Amino acid sequence: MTTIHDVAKLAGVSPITASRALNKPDMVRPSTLQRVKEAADRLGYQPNFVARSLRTGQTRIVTLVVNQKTTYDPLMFEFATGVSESCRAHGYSLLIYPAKEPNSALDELIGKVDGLILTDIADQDSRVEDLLGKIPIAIFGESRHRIPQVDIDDAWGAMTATEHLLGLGYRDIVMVTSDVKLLFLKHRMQGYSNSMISAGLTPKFAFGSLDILGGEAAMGTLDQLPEAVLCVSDSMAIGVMRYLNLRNLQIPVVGYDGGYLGEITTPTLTSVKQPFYTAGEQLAQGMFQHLRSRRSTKQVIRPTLVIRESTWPKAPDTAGES
Amino acid sequence: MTTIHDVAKLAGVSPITASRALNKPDMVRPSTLQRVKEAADRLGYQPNFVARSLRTGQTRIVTLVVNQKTTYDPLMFEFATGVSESCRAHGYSLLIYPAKEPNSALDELIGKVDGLILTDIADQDSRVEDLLGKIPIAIFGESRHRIPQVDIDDAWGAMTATEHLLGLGYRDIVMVTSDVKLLFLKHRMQGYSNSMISAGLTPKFAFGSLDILGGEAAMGTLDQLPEAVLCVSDSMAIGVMRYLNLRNLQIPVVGYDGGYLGEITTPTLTSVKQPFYTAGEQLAQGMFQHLRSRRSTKQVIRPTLVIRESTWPKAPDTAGES
DNA sequence: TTGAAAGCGCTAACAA
DNA sequence: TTGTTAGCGCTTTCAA
Repeated sequence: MTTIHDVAKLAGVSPITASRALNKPDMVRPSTLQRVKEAADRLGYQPNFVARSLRTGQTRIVTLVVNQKTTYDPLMFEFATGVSESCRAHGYSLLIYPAKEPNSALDELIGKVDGLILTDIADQDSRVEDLLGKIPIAIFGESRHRIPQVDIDDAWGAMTATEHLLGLGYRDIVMVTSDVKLLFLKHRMQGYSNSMISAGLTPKFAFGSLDILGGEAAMGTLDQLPEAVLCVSDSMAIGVMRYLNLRNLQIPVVGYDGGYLGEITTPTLTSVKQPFYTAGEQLAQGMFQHLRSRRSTKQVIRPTLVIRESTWPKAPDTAGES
Repeated sequence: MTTIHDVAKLAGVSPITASRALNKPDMVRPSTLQRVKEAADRLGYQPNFVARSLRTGQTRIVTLVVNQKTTYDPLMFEFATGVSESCRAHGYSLLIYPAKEPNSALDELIGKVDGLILTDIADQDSRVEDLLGKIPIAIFGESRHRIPQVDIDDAWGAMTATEHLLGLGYRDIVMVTSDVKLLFLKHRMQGYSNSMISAGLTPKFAFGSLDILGGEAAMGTLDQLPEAVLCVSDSMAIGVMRYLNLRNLQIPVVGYDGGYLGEITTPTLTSVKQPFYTAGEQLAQGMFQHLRSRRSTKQVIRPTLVIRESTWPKAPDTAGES
């Protein structure tokens, strides 16, 4: 293994000059710079990151903390890929840390990596307070603390979806949701409510677990079939579609997530597409900015509605039904 | 930040004794051991991994090299989770490295991490030869080299699936596959062929790209509808089902992967379940064993057939049709 | 069983 | 602009 000493010797300079040439080129005379670079090239010199880390106190590694349960989730993977790409672009490595419990202690990572990116932020998330000041953190979600954060405007996404259905002529729209205490669910429910109330209508909810079965079950709790259904996730929407299919019913359904789940259903699913890749990319960038300059940016990204086959205009002849 | 010096001072010993107490307890007198442990506890001492790495030359990090294109694939994520869990259990960290090109140079990782886990092993994979001897590697796939490797028995999986259909009474079974040069496809095709030939039947193939559209297209290339279809992936199977749905046809379909894609189709998809989590876990374990003892194990894991709604016994009244 | 000295490879701080 | 000195925190010598 070649060290910076070998490079320095070959270039005829001291190790520190070689180090400077490689890391801070403008602190060194051009001719020296070139000799060092040539020497490094010739020897195939690769700096030892561990030694550098020990000296500088920076590992150039950031850690993405993921709830182990959502680890299989392709959406989370899309987010992780965005983070990963951004890391590469900034010369950082990404360590994936699957946390067993959502609020598990992350102390063991302190001092081992330069920063943490937290996901699955709950309404009351003790991790943020616990880690504040101990290690730089950035969160995918919202926090009142001055830390880098990227959030997706869930209220806006739900509003867009609701207004899409309203625009198609439907009035009796039910939201299929879950009573799990998750911030983004709350926001989606609020967005839907706001749009309904603005249109002079009453919001109505059907509850089930946050998965396919939950969507199916939620439909079973309704006294009568609504004109259209808006779901808080694609998986619930698939449950709703199954419920409708089994009974040979046809009403418009809108999902939420916009992943490829909605592409393989029949009919394909109109859905609110979450910009997870972008979110990951932006959040990592926020983290790097924070590491450099201590500044913390707060960003909100808006989802987009992907219109596919599961929504269509209300037929005029049935307009007076409700 | 507390160092081993602080611990040593509090325990009234030298730093090196403290180090020994924490790392090689049996080299130290029990009473000393206890004092050091107490001191470490009281101070909340966390060893500095970077310093340790610099000294020992080991980073306790292994890197999973993933083809960037398959990064979104939930199956790959399942594999990664298995690797990740195994790492945690052995006190290692996992670095995810998404490689741009499948055969991209991985030299930059040499010296930075203790070992590489390679996936997406192609028929001719130059990476293995390139890295051999430079850094410990373990592969998900098959290699004639003496390196830790875990493979999934794809031939066996396809045989099981074929025999399932044969056992249900079908004889005219077509395999929907792709002509991409991938080892696992070859093996699945061989497994199917073997079973068909053993049963005195002729294997028949329909080709398309390795995705939903490809499955649909492959069906279009057939002169006549077979009695049953076996696919080399769930996504192709979904394409096949769409083809059948659009034409109101009903024949049994078997997929391959066994992920949750098959759970959301109607009917749910009988499929060969790939043990990706286990494979990841085992492969990481093989890597650690190799790092400790230089021994390399070679493992083959068998998939299991998950029988769901898309396959059913052949109706006796149509037995003579073909 | 314990400790002293040394050094892993690199780069701040200071000095020239 | 360049070099000297020193030390990041830990653990492997070697000696006691």
